Amino acid sequence: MQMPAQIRAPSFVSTRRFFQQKLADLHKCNDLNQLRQLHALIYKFNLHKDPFVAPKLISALSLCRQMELAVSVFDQIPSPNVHSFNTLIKAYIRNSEPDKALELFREMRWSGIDPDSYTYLFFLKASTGLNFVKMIHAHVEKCNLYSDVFMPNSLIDAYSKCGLTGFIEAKMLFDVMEERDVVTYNSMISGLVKVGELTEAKKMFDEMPERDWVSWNAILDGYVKAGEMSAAFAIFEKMPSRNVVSWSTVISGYAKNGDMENAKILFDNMPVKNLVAWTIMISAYAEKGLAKEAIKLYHQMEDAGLKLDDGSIVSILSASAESGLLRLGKKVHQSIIRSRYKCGTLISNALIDMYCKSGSLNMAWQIFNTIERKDLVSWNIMIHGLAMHGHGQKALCLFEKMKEEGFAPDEVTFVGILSACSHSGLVKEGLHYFHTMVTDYKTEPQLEHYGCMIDLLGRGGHLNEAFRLLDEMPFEPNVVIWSSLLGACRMHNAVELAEEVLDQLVKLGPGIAGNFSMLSNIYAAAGDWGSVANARLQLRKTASKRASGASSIELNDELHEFTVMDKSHPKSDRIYQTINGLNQHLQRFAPNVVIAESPCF
DNA sequence: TTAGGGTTAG
Repeated sequence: MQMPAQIRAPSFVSTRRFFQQKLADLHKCNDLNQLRQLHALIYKFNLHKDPFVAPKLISALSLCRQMELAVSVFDQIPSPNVHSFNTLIKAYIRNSEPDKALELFREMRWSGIDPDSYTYLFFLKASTGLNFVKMIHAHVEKCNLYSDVFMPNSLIDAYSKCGLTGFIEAKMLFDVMEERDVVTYNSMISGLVKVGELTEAKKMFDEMPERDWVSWNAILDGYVKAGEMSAAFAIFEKMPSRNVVSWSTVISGYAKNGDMENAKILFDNMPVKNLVAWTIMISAYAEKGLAKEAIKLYHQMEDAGLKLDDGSIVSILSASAESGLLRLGKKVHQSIIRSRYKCGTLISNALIDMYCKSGSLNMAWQIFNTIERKDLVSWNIMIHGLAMHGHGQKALCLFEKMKEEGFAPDEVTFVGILSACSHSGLVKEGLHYFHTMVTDYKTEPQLEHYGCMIDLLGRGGHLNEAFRLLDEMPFEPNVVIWSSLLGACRMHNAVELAEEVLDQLVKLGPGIAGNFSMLSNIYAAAGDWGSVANARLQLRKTASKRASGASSIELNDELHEFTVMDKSHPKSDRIYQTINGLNQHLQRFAPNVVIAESPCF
């Protein structure tokens, strides 16, 4: 049936008006379904080549993580200008692909287009290293791109994220600025907070001419980061008004200080909860190994209709990895698959790390093999994962493959390689790699590398060489290194050396229950029962004074936790029986390996 | 009368 003309006309006008309105706000559109409709209309009216519409469309597509479509829109712009290039550069940076942004930057230069202040502002937002910021700063100076306060503000922010040396540069810029605004002061306050200069930050906060929410939140964060929760809460109460960031800052402060009760009370009472707020709470529960609470909150977040983003995924996954909460990690992974969220390298790396640390090496390996663009971090995580689970040879193979694919190892890679050798008893190989890291890769060994080598030599029974390296290294040995030596003494029944090592450990701080337990076993193996009794007495004193480290494993939705001297688990007798059985079995086939200390108590 | 920008919490 045909509609009367007078009815059809207003409908057409309102559709056009609606479309025009949508085009004006196109770059802010983050709803994929709505964007799909607009995308179709834009192509229908051939507007995708319009120099004003195309960048907006690219921006919206990048917000909805449709980078392939964004690139295809860019490719159809007849002769892209600096603004079009900037929009795609920003899109890449927003989607955690700074390498592609740099490639595009080079392409822009080859096309004869000069970057403008916007180009550098986008790169400053993504930059992490001091040298990179200095390079941009030099370009900005050379081309005199200081048209307004945005550029120096951006430089101050980027510099102050590069540690103390960077902050000194930021301060120099601040001092010579003729015109400062509230953002300049805010950037300086957050910079001071980052380098731990809370007193100076507070001074600047008190001196600044005007304050908005950001200033209050930045100084609030300063007190939270310093662990001064009562001062932080006093500021929180004193603020003229609070937004979701203020609430989240205080909540994360309580959570980090172990006060989950107050964190939860505030979380329940905050007027508006956004993705970050939920992420803070879920990650905090996960970090503390409180699986049930973390998962319950995760479901509530999903029910509230919130969708994960890169930040929340990485945060929850790394918290799950820390405590080995496989079930929560898997839930996040399933959500990613279900929502067809495009997994970048960052997320894939976080997933691999979570699966490695939760013991699902196969899943980690599967994801590792499907990453489109592996970076050094991906290789490092996988090498560490293999090393951690005793697959020393496989870790070394992967290291060789990584080099074949053109990646240069860094100091983190070598920690993985050396620990792979030490966990698999590959003494010769370990010595070889320790040597080549200096000669071939010009990487100066750090305390961690010496630690791996001392552990490797000690486990392998080369106790004298281990002690020699300990004397020669240019660092003071820490608790980890002394503890690994104590373990080596235990393995090779070196009673006198063990006593020396324990003396050093006691000097370093409050006794660690595990070490006395190990010493008592060394005495027991040597048949010195008087000393066994003494060591056990020390152990009881230590264990009652101080919470010792715990191991945990999640089985059938339940978290089981174990500490030294712990017999609280309902199946404790069976567990220790199994450990003893395994140790006896191992002593026949591999006399140098001990799974865990047998219970003496 | 049409574009893109800087600061705070995960």
